[in-house]
Amino acid sequence: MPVTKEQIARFEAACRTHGLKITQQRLEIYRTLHQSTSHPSAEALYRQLVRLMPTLSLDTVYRTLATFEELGLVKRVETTGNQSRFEARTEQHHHFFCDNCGQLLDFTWPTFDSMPLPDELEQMGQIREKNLVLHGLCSRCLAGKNNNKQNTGP
Amino acid sequence: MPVTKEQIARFEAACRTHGLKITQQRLEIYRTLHQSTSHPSAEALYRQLVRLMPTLSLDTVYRTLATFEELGLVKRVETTGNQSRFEARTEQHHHFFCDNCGQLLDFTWPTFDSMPLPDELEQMGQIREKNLVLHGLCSRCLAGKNNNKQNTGP
DNA sequence: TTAACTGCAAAACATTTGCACAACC
DNA sequence: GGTTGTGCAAATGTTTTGCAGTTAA
Repeated sequence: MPVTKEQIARFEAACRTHGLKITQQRLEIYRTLHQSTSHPSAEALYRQLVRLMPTLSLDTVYRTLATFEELGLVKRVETTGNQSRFEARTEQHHHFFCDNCGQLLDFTWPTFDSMPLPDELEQMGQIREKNLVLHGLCSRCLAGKNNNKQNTGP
Repeated sequence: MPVTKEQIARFEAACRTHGLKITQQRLEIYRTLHQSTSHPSAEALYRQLVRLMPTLSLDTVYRTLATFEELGLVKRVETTGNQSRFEARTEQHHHFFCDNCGQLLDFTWPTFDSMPLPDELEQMGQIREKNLVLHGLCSRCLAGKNNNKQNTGP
């Protein structure tokens, strides 16, 4: 997914609004995450980025992702693993997690998104977001092409 | 939620089937998690259990939870946090996560459970499980009673 | 110029593992 | 009695933080 001018503009606007400097590191981290469809971990993102920016450090990636998360530019994905994974996609969507290879796939389900929630939830609090996480085996693992290689991004 | 004889029997049967010994530690960890509604982390479970069993160690809790997870006696909950949280409830249900206090609440939604998934997913793989995770503010935090106390169990 | 940001190194936190003794069957 | 499990301690993996030099505004 290429990054559009609009998305870069949105990123720059978000930085300016919050008094953040637009640094090379921030720009590249945002751009790379936006182009990725693999929901990479901070580590995976770092491995990819350090090839372009050899002086980049892993803790800058962590710090930057945390900052972006606060601004709402980036989201942390719901997982059962012990490494956080991130995405920059902002349209409403859901995830399918392959229990064999660890791959995360996006899908949309507008019918579900517009369904009213059960009444039981009214008493529980105020809902802001609903995320669906499916578990199973991706088609590649079903075909036996992956030997349990855990995958948290490039 | 009290633990029924049936659940203990199920636990013992699962152990025997897999050639696992029924130790005090395993029994108490299972019993305590089953009684809990807070989806505790390994650490939180340990803090609670060590009061009853002063010689218990944290790594036994981790090892035991991992074993139980393999047997399907216990599930790891989908979260965005970096600490795993567990539950022993086996009926189909979903979670509401309070972004302020970190509390996890269960709810059921049979209408959703029985909904067919979108066709788009057929090509993606084989689905085994669907978990819904809602985010928002619980009623207690809405009422301003919690000052951002992060809560991962007793 | 100046406040914010980065990289480094070290710390903090979460989880896993090797080993010797203890507990279950 | 023999195997499996536990506790201890140390290792590993992930994320955070203090600080001093660097960079964007």
